[in-house]
Amino acid sequence: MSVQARRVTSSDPVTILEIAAEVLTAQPGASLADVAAAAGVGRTTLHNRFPTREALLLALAHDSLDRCADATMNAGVHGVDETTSRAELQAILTRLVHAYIPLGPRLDFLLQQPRAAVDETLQARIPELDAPLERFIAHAQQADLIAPDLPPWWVVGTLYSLTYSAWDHIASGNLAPREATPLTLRTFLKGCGL
Amino acid sequence: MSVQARRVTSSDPVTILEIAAEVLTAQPGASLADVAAAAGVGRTTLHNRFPTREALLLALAHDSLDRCADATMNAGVHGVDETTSRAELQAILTRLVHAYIPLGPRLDFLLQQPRAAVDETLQARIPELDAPLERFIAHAQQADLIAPDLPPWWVVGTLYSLTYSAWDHIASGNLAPREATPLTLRTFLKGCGL
DNA sequence: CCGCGCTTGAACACTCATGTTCAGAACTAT
DNA sequence: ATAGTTCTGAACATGAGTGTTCAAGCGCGG
Repeated sequence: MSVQARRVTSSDPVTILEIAAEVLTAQPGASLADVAAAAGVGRTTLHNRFPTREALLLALAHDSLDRCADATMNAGVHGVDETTSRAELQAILTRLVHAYIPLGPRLDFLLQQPRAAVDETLQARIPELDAPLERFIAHAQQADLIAPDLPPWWVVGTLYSLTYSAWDHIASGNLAPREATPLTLRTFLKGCGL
Repeated sequence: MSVQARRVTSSDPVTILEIAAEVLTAQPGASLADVAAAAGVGRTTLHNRFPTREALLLALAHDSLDRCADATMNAGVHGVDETTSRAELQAILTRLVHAYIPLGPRLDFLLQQPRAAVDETLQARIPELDAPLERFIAHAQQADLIAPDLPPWWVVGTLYSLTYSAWDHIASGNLAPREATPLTLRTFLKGCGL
């Protein structure tokens, strides 16, 4: 479902983006030489793949958005309507949280991006990512899974922030990955539930 | 209660830090010239106040931590013990959330700081900031205000992330400042309550 | 075997942030 | 008014990151 479908080489762009995400998230001011070194690639090669620094940041942002969109899609958020059962809605929510927690570094990167410098195509994708989630929340409210008086954007924001918090605790060694999803889900469902 | 007590001039360091926080949070890579311009101050003056960029970042981090410590202190977190009533605990929590929400940019700044580059004195202050909160949460658990099976660090993390989320919604224009505290409190208390 | 593509390290010029110095302006207190 | 302090703009040297070019190395298929 990813936008980019390039052929795979020994050090393919996807891997480079993966590592670039880690490096640039940990240290937003890292030089391209640092990124190339971390990816085990020559600086020239990095420039061949991504002509400018901004191109790399842009590709990284789009890739991060792709992953979020994939996670949303795979959880089954798009398949809900008025007839979807409460149990099914909760199952989707579980898959959603489970898929989003590992995306912590990517969410971190997206949040760190200065909004002014972000280009239009990127700016336009953020609402596209939130909209299906808010629709899903609206359905969950109709099914009495989520408190109906809460604004959907607040519920989605709560979901994001709790998920990010869970990833942060995992990264700092406090939280075992296996316990992250149930803990996050419990806090979210009680916090935004009836 | 702040560590620093300098004399006040027309463009005192506190104001500079205030504006530097905004600028550097919005754009972490902003140049010192940008900061100086935003503060309405010559670049030379900025260099007189903070000899190096790192000195500015360090002062900013310490100032941010000061504000957080002040907010915690003023909310009355330190005065609790086993005899504190549930109502009083909840009142403290309310003051805490209310005081922390405006600190959003500062929390953002502290989180963006690459952990490796942070010096020791700064590193040591973070646990000093969390410890009283966790103690407070432990008391709230004994008073049946917070679910006793949740780890205090998770509860504190939830409090932080919801507060940050509230500030984010205010900044993006979704949420009216007056409604931020009750909304955050409600979500938190239900999420981490019994 | 040979050519083709990709990678790589080195070298280069260029830009920009940084830190420093200095002399003049503005402001304050005596 | 005057001396002392601070602020300010300008200029400069320095260093680091960036983008470019090029020649050499390597793998792979024809």
